[in-house]
Amino acid sequence: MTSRQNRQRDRAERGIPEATVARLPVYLRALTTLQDGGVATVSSEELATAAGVNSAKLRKDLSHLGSYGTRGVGYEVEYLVYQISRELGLTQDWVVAIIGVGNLGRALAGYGGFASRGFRVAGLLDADESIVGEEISGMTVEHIDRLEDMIADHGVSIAVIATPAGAAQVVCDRVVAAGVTSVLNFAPVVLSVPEGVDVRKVDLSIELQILAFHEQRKAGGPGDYDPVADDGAPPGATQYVEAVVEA
Amino acid sequence: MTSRQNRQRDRAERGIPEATVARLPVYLRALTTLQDGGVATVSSEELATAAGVNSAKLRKDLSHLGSYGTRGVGYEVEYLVYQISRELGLTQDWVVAIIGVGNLGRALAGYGGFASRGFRVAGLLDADESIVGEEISGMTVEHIDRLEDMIADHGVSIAVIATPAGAAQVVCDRVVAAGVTSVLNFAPVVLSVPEGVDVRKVDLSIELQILAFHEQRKAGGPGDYDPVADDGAPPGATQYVEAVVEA
DNA sequence: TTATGTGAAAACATTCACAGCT
DNA sequence: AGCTGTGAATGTTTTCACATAA
Repeated sequence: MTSRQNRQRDRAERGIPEATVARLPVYLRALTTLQDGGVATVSSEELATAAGVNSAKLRKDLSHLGSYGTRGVGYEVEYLVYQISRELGLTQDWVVAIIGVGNLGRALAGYGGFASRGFRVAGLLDADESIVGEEISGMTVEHIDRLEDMIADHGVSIAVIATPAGAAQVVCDRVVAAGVTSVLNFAPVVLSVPEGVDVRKVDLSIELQILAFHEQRKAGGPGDYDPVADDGAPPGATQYVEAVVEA
Repeated sequence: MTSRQNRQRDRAERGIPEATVARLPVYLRALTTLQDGGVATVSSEELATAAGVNSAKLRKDLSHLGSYGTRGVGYEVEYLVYQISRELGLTQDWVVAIIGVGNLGRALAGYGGFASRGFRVAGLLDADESIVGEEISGMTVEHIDRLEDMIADHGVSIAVIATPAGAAQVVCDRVVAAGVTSVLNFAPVVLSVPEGVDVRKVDLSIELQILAFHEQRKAGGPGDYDPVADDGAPPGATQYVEAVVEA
């Protein structure tokens, strides 16, 4: 089965697993790298290795998009790049606003990954008057008062929040009220948003804590070199810091 | 059952689910916020709301650490903060090295979240001679040649890689060879590491692409305004951008 | 009475292993 | 002969619903 014509509807029938969606960008990056290297065709085994997954998972993931490979051969790189881009919505441009121009906001403004894959930064906004007007990566920082205007004028559909923790929810409420339904949050707070709004979170501190957990487990195993041999300190002995983390 | 004495071994018997580990830092943050607000006791319902999960999940997660609540009452905030901190390995200090002092590296160096929760930055390293010696957030940037020395001298156990994509694997190989077994990678590449080394990845571009996917689905529903209405373009018709994303 | 802790059920995700197509 | 695509099996995570304890 699976005639050429109804590939698109066969699978992808409203509903690619979330775990798969999260891996598609990784596949896409591996594919574009191969493409830059002049590779025209790739097997699931090769692509899986490049993407850091196993081949069964890769094939299952791709099968949710449709039947884009050739048995006995593999996948045509260019075709697959196009199909994944399309599935992810990267064949159209998305307009992004960056709110909060501290260290992180500046880093984001200069990040090459925005421009290069269909994400256009409409502008940078900050509440701090002393920063407003400053030129960063070819953009002039605007006052946060301009937020709603900018969203409307430029058709912003993704808001990147890089403010301090205390300002994040207020900013989030404003962008949502202005019609934005996708938010990428770098502030270390749990944002609450109405139904239908997507929030994704990038949190350095959380990643470090997860690493620490595993690191501790390794060190705790029997027989380890343990340079600064610290025992299981008694409760209360360690002055564990309570300060709330801020962006 | 579950006498006071063997709480620790009862559950947590080698093996907290990974999904739970990933949420513990979120609970911890919610708890410290409550603590700062003077709250002494919290119910699973309240804490779950603050952490952005449902209460059943929260209770199941906490049950993997032990039985730290009181039926009919809730959890003692301070006690739970300590237990989670301990489980995550935050009652000891972890030494971090940041490699790559571009925009992102600078942002990371100035990030409050490091110092405030048991993560100490041993130093900043970069290959660019013109940056070496520069003072950033109270630290002097050192040359990448010093990498192995720094890891040995300061007992670095977590490496934060914030280099361009092209340098990331080489840097990773070096830190692993020097004995580091936990890596936080900001470069947009899949790092390959030997068994026993943990890598976590933070990738802005991937997060944006996941948001774009969902945004597209929303817009794609029947009856929508669809600003740049793009049909199912034939393969090859669209000049989709191929540029590799870089940090 | 109230809210935790947890078996059991359901949903979701990964891996296996091979039929089927090129 | 080789590699995809996929049912079936296995493993993990979430949710349900209630016995249990304060």
